[in-house]
Amino acid sequence: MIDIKVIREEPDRVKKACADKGMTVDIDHLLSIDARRRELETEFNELRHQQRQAGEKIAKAPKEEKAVLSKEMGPIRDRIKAVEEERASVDAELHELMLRVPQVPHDDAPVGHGDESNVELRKVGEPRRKGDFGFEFKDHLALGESLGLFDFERGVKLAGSRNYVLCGAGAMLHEAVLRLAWDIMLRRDFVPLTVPVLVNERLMVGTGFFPLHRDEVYLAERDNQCLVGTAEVPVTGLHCDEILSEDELPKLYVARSTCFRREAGAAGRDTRGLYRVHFMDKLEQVVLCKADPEESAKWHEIILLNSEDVLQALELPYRVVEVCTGEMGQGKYRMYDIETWMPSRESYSETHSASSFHDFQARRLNLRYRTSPPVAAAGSRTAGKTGRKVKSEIHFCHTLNNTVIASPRILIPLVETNQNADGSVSIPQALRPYMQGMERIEAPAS
RNA sequence: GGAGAGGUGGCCGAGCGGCUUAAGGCGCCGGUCUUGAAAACCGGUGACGCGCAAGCGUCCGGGGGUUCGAAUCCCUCCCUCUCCGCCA
Repeated sequence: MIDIKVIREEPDRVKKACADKGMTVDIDHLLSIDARRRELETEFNELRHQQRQAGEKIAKAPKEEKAVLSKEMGPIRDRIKAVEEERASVDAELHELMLRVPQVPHDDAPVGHGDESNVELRKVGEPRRKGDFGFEFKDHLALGESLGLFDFERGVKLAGSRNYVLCGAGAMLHEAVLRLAWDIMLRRDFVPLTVPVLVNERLMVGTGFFPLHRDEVYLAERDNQCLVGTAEVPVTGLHCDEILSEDELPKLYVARSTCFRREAGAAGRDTRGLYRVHFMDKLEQVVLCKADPEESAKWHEIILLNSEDVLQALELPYRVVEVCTGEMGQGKYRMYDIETWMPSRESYSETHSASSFHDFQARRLNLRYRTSPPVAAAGSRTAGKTGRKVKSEIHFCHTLNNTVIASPRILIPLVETNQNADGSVSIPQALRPYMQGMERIEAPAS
């Protein structure tokens, strides 16, 4: 949600944002609904005022007059009812439209509608192509087969396509990357959380996934709840409907969750392997900070670097791209992806996504903070007397998030990059403590 | 799952159809007094909407109803607590 005042005052800017993000919202219609809503609001206020004054009069009037006066209020009552009804429907329509209006992106965000418009910011590490290995390259499916790391057939038997079972060293590796990432984030003073993964629909609207991406989410309709596709949902929503105090910001959180994705729009795409699956485990970092563009930009950089540190610890080559307006999604102000080199795909492929929303999510979640009034100069006893009254203000927070690690997708580059001529897979140093000291994964003796 | 009790401002808590523009207390802020502080006393202290403003209105868990008028009565949903049952 954006501030409706921005739409009233700068409709063209909002229309441009719609065009740049490839979205269609009838801004002019929205504005006419908004105007009607304000008319009704004013009429309602006046009518209620009359009614309350009349009520006071009736209460004080002698008994015999009460009936007469009461009767006179009939038409007012009826009119209020009519206005209330129209207001309710106008409110609902306006709200529906507002939920579809995009955040206006940062001026420097690249404008465009496809991956090719994304801008590469930096590359770290040396990518290895299939031919660079000096022996016959195996993709993660082949390695998984020979080393017994993954069981796709049984995954499908249990739960249909895009499901899998991680086995033995495969399951250990999955757990190891998550635990390594967890420890890295704890060292950066992010507060660890465990959160519900089956949440109220309200949170999906609040974080911006609904109504536009409802298809991509598993619904538990009997209970009006949904399975989250990321811990971003419960963590960003943690303080919804609260007014935090400025001095407790920023809130830095990290949470692991299983993430459920229907992949409705991706039928037939990436159907083999661990790349696009219906469930995964992901460690997500979330920042709630004050509504200062410089402050949130700073945190955006920090959460990006946190994730790069994890990839560097894993010794995986990656690049960072700034995502263009057409790819960034409705609520985002600015977005960076980290793409990790995947030898079998012969490309950098998305493994992380760092987003800044400004107050888009906070408005929907009713997530606010109160500014702390400036402290009076030390020793000035009369400061309160002479100084004018400084009022604290209430603002919507800025929210940001980034993947710390998502597995099993990250296992693709991990096993492919570290394979050896003998078919074994070496385990990067940083993971060994989480792998019972194991240095390499070898085919089970059978 | 069964039975009962509740959900009121930052917190506690009164109110159970119209002097409530929500009592009272705690907390917080400002002031008086004081070298400073504490105590005491005085004053202030919510959110949201409309309006240039004065101001007006909305909000007593959510929604609906009764009424000239609802925190207060009725219906319904949600949540919390207590006891019982079940259970990792």
